[in-house]
Amino acid sequence: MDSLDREILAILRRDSRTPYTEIADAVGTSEGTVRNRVDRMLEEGVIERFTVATRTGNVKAMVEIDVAVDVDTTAVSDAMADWSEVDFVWQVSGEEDIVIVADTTDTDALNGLITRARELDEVVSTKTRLILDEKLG
Amino acid sequence: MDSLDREILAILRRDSRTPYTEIADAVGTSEGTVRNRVDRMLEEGVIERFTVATRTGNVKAMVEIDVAVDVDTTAVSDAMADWSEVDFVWQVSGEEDIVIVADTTDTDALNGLITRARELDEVVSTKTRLILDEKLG
DNA sequence: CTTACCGATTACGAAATTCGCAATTCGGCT
DNA sequence: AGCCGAATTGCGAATTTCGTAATCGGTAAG
Repeated sequence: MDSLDREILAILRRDSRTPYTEIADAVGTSEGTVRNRVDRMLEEGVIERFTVATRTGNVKAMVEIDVAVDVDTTAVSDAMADWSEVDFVWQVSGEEDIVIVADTTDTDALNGLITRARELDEVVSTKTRLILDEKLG
Repeated sequence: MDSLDREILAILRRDSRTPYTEIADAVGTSEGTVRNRVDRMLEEGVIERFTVATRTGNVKAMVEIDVAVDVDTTAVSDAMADWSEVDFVWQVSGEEDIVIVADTTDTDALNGLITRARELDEVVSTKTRLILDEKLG
C-alpha cells in the first residue's frame, strides 16, 4: 500500500471499468504494473470486490438493529446479508449491534424488510433512517 | 427494470468484472442484450457507477453527525464527500442529519476525520460507531 | 388475415483490452 | 562491485468489448 496503490484505487473507486492502460497513463506507469498491483490488492483484501453502486428504486435506508445479548450476532448478520434488497450488513459498536443498508424499489419493500427483521426472535428492536441523499467519496 | 435486469445486477454486484459473455450465458441471453441493458441502466441511473469495495486499513466506521438547524446540510455533505478517507456521505432522516462511512488506515486517521468534522461550525455533535465486520449483500 | 412499424435482440467482424510469460530493471545487502 | 529477489516492462495471443446491420416479436392499422 504505497502512494501508487492509492492513486490506482482512487481511479477505480470512481470507475472500476477504467482500462489498465488508461490507469497506467494517468499514474505514469505500465499496464502490467497496474495489473500486478490490482491483483495483489485483491489477494491482500485491500480490494474486497469489484461491484456496482445501484439505486434500483427510490428508497434507500439504513436499519439499526438491536439484538438480544445472548445471540450469535454473526449468524444473524449472515442471514440478513442474503436478503435480496440488502447492500451491506455491518456489525457495529455502539447502542445497536447491526446496521443494514438496503436499496428497495419502494417503501412497501422497505417495510417488508424491516418486518422480516423484527420477526426474528433474536431481534429486540429496530430503528430506521431513510437515506435522503447519497454522495460517493 | 424487469427480472432480467435484476439478474444481471445481482451478478454485477458480486463481481462487476464478469464479462458480458459470461453474464449472458448465466442468464440465458446474448452478449449484446446484456450490454444494451447495462448501458440503459447506467443512463437511467439504476447503476450509479462501477466501483471497488475496499478495506485499505483496519478501521471502518460510520460517523453520525448532527448539524445546526439553520445550515445548508447539502453543502456540508458535499465538503465531506471530498475528504479522502470517506466512502459515502448520506443525508438521513432521524435524530442525526448526516452519516459518513469512512475507511481509514488506523484509529489515528479516524480520529483526525472526526476532529475535522467537529471543527466545522455547522456541526453540533458527532457519534461514531466502529464497523467491526462487514458483509456485502 | 395481412402488413407496417418499433423496440429489443441477435449476429458478427473490427478494435481494444486483458492475459501469460520471458526479459529487464531496481533496491537492498554482503 | 556483485548478487539476489521482487517489481516492472515489453510483447504476441486470447478474450472481451464495441459498432452496426440483420432479425425477431409484438401490436396497431388497413
